[in-house]
Amino acid sequence: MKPSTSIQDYLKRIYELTENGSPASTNDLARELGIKPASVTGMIQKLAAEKPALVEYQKHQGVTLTATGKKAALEVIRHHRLLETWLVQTLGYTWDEVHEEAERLEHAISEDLERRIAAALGNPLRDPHGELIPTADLKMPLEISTPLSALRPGQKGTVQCVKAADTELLRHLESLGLVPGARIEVKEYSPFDHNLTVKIEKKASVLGLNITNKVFVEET
Amino acid sequence: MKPSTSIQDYLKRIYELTENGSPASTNDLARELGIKPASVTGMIQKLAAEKPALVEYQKHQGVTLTATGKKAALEVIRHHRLLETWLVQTLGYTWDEVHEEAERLEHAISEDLERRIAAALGNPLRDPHGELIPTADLKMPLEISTPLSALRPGQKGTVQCVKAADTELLRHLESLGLVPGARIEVKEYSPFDHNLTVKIEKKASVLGLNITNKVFVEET
DNA sequence: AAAATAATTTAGGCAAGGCTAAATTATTCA
DNA sequence: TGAATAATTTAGCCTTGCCTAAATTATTTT
Repeated sequence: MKPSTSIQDYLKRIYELTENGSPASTNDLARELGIKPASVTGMIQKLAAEKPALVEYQKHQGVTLTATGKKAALEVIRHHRLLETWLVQTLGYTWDEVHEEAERLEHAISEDLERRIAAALGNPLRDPHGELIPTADLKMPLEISTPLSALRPGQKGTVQCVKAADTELLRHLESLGLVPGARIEVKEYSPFDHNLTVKIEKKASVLGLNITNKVFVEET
Repeated sequence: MKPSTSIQDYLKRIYELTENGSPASTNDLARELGIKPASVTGMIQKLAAEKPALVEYQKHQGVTLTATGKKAALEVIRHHRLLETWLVQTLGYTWDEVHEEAERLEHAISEDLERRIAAALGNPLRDPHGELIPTADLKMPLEISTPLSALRPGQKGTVQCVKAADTELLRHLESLGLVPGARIEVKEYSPFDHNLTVKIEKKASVLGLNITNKVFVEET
């Protein structure tokens, strides 16, 4: 049966927090979900007890998704990213406005509507932030880009993806020209604070780690 | 604060059931909502106790909406009808397919999305079934059409609205050509069973009350 | 008008999904 | 290593919104 809205949110956050390969901690999950850690413990115990289990969980060891849980998470993420794309392309939303709206709609759309949206958009590969959209058969495509923070002077590339949900930050990035498709070149690197001086299209900016680790680039 | 999804559903159904001027009964409401009468009693007691109250309620006397409750109901109905229109016009849904989808989405869209959809559609007056869409300031426009069942031989008109949600029935009506915009003329009336023989565009059909009281016509 | 039936309400319960406070387990630091 | 701190879990409670069973009130029938 289809997981509740609440469970869908848990699974989506766990997916995101475990993308780096390590289990998600109770605390991190609570912070992401905006609820208390004690509540998280209760829920993940429930999710681990379902049959089939949606998560793998050992006390004090954090939580990861099972194959079943991962499928459910990718379903939600697919909904979210298709919706963001749709709202931007058909209703003139900007990339900093769509997040909340998609956050609610992702739980309400049917598989039929999902298919229709995907078809109307021509089965897009990425959403307005450049994030990859899971395919209809719920596989996450391989990300080929690397964090901007990994580039060094002389390296050039094209921005593929901006992993941020915060409205303020997105507006700032846009004002810098740091949007998917932008051509960039790293000019200087400061080993002291890891700041990069980057030429974006025409003008140069100094960017801190808080930005360069959220912007993903395909080197050229 | 914004009413819960559940409460929004109650208010919408109460609005519909009280359109005829009389209060909604516990039983009817339970049937419309697909829950047990006892549950309805509990909820309407709660809604009547809110401040400000959303419904007017006296034991055993049925329930009606207060001004506050009516506004909330019209908000939901506006969402529903705008969504139906949008899904039909932009994603190729047919009028018999949109109901369920809109039923879930109506609770999830923001006021901002509502405005954008309305604007994109050019602030439509009616939805795909011809039902009037409450205005942005939450007034229900005056319905100028009358039930087809009230017409008698010789009278002609244009179908304005089809008040039905059932997929089967909608498909049947479409196959008869009984859709908003259709020109009709009443040829015969049977006082015995209230059947009408109606010429729809070119061909004539005999229609029972179960149909003629759901189709609304503007006489010409 | 009494009896039968139908509608409604009350009472008590349950599952979901939060919360706080207290207990426990890990981790870090001196 | 032992103490302090941080993370996690347990226990118990709350609200929402539904349920069933039993009691009550209305309505209809005879």
